[in-house]
This record gives sequence, C-alpha cells and structure tokens, in this order.
Amino acid sequence: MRASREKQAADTRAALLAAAERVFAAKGYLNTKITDITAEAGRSAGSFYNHFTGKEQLLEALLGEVAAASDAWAADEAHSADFSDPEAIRHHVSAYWRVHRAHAPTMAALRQAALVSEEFAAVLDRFRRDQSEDLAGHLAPVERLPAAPGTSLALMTTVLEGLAGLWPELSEEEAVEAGTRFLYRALNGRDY
Amino acid sequence: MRASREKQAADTRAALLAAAERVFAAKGYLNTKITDITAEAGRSAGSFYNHFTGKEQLLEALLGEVAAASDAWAADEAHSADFSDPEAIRHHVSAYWRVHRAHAPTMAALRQAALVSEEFAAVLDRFRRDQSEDLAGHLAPVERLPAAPGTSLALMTTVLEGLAGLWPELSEEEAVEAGTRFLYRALNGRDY
DNA sequence: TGTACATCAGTGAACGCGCGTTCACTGATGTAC
DNA sequence: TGTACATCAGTGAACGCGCGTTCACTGATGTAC
Repeated sequence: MRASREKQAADTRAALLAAAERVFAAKGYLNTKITDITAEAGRSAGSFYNHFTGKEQLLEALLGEVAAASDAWAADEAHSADFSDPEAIRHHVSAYWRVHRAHAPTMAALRQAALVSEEFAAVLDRFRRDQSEDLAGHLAPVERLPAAPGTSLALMTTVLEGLAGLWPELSEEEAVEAGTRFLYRALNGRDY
Repeated sequence: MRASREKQAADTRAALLAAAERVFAAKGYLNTKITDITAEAGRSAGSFYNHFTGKEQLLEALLGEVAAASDAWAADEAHSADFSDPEAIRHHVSAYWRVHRAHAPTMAALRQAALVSEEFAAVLDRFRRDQSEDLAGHLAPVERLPAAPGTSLALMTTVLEGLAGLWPELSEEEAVEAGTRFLYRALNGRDY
C-alpha cells in the first residue's frame, strides 16, 4: 500500500518537530544542534535533511502551527472590542495567556532566532504587528489613555509578554486576573 | 618613561571595548566575531587575547561600567520611597531610562548572552534582582495593589524594560511621562 | 650620553575544533509483468 | 501469486567550512652599565 511509506515519512517529520520543541525548551533554540534534535527523535543526522533544509525551516514549520492556533482564536466568537470594559480586557488577556502557554517553547525560539536573523526578526515583527492591529481598535473607546495611543499600545503589549513570562509560576486564573486588573487600571485610570 | 607602554596597552584595551560596544549595537552580541571587534578597533586578531580571554570577559568588563553607573545613581541623593506618590515613580522611571539609554548596547548584549550561557543568565538575574529589591520596598505603602506584591513587582519591571525598548522613538520627557502615568495608574488604581 | 640587551604590545598566518551537511550504502516497500 | 527490478526513507561515517585561538616573529620602549 502506498500509504505506508508516506506515513513513515510523516511520522519522522512529526517526531523531529516534537523533539525540536522539547529540545528548544530545554536548552534554547540557539544552543540546539541538529544532532540534538535527531538524537532526541531517535533518528540519524542525515534523516533530518529529508524533511527540512535546516533548523530555520523547522522553526518556520512550528510557527505555522502557532499562527494557525492564533487565527483560530481570532475567528472565534465575536468578542467585545472596548477596553473601557474589564471583560473585553480579560478576554484578550486570557486568549494571550492560553496561546502563549501552549506554544511557549516555539515563541521563545522565535525570539531567539530573531536576535541573529533578519528574516526571523521580520517574522516576529509581523506577529507583533498582527496582534497590535487587533488591539489598536479596542483602545479607541478609552477616554483617558495614559499616553499617546501608540505608546499606550506598546506598553500594553509589553505587559502581555511579561505576563506570559510568569508562566508557570502563576496559575491561569491568577495570571488573567492580575493582567486584567493591571491593564484596566493603567489604561482607564481607575479601578473596577 | 614607564607610562608609555602601559598607556598603549590601556589605549588598545579601551579601543577594543568601545569597538565592541559599537559592533554589538550594529549586529548583536551573538552575531559578533572576535575579528569583527578587532577590525573595528583597527587592531590585529591576536592582540585581543592580550587583554581578554574571550568575548565573554569583554562583556563582563562592559557590564562593570553599567553596574558602576547604576550604583552611582543609587548612592545619589535619598529619593522618595513611596509609590503612592507620582514623584517617586517618576524619579525611578527617569533613572531607569537614563541608565538604560546610556548603556543600551551593553544591556542588549547581556540579554543575548543570557540566552546561551548559564553564567550570563545568572548575571542578568542578579541585575534584575538588585533592581527589584530596590523597588519592592516602595510598593509597601501602596494601599490597593493590582495583584500580589511579587506579581505587581514583576509586571512593573516588565513595563520598565518595555519602556526602554521604545528608545529612541520617544524623547526622554515623553517616555518618562508615559511610563510614570501608566505605572501610577496600574499600581494605585487611580489617576493623579 | 651611548651602547647592548631585555621586555613587552602588537601582528597575522596557521592550526584545529565543532558542527552542519553530504553521500554512498542498506533494507524495506512499491511496481511491472 | 511469484519474481525481478525500482524507488525511497533512513543511516552514519566522512568531509569541509567558519571561526576562535595560538605562537613565532617584529619593532618599539625600557633598563643596565
């Protein structure tokens, strides 16, 4: 049957991706050698190049998964788009927390890759820009922003990234509550 | 005169440090080769090892300068230690902005080095811890923090780092004002 | 002050390590007849 | 269904590039007498 060979190739490819994510998490993208990945996946060094041209292309494949998850959420139910409403903020903080927790090693790998590669710096930029565009509209209804819209947005993004960095010290509930309150106050100048 | 040889050595050492800071800023610490530094400094590759055992030790020397600047500020005048007072926050935001703007390439290099080296990760941790300890006491007088003290502190630190990332888009005045208002609101739950 | 020797910063070609990448080979799976 | 050949995923030893590091050498500066 024709499916057998294809399946073997697909299995190996998947094994390499999963192994890479584990190794990236353990020692960082930049510190990871091709042979670290193949060893973790239980394959030979040469096998790697049947599936990827290099570590870069493998990371791109992992990022594709994150983008898919992110899009799935955005296309989800329509959500409130007014950050003078705590629930709208909570909804975004919660989504951000979940996506980044699920793909934390890949996103960390992207940040590392962006440090040494123009190409990945552009990819990271695009991720951030996509996210910012979503958020920018939500700031419009806020009456008294703490600073210019662009600056307020940049600081808000920073808080979200910093919040993701607190995983796994905080539970999801604690993180979402802390992030929501912190941001609501900063953006609106009052508590709720 | 004995000073001549010593001076030549000191000059070369200083030239290597200054060249390294420029090259780090241009292409990042991790992307920088020893020969990039020596070329920028106008010296031979071998000369480097008369002064440093490697790129790591050179970075340590640069970090020494940052630590000195940071200590100098801390030992400065006594400053208000109550973050329910906007002026206390402004004072810290301003100091953070100045130190990080002056040493931005070195701090960025440290963050990169921390990604691939346990040793520098520990150094970066120490920098952050020192800063956090200073700030922690200032949160005590705040009546209604947005989250647990440790979490509030972590998010505050994150905002400061993110603010530094906005240089050089923002002027010092804009950055200090935006950071102060953002943090005052987030921490105290009201505007001033 | 002058001469002979010692020291030392700097030089750059050469060495060698680490790791990414290749490639001839193996054995299993698929195809032709 | 059986046999002979073709294809393809996987293997791992070997190759070679890039770059950090060394070291014999140079010429200038310092010291002894």
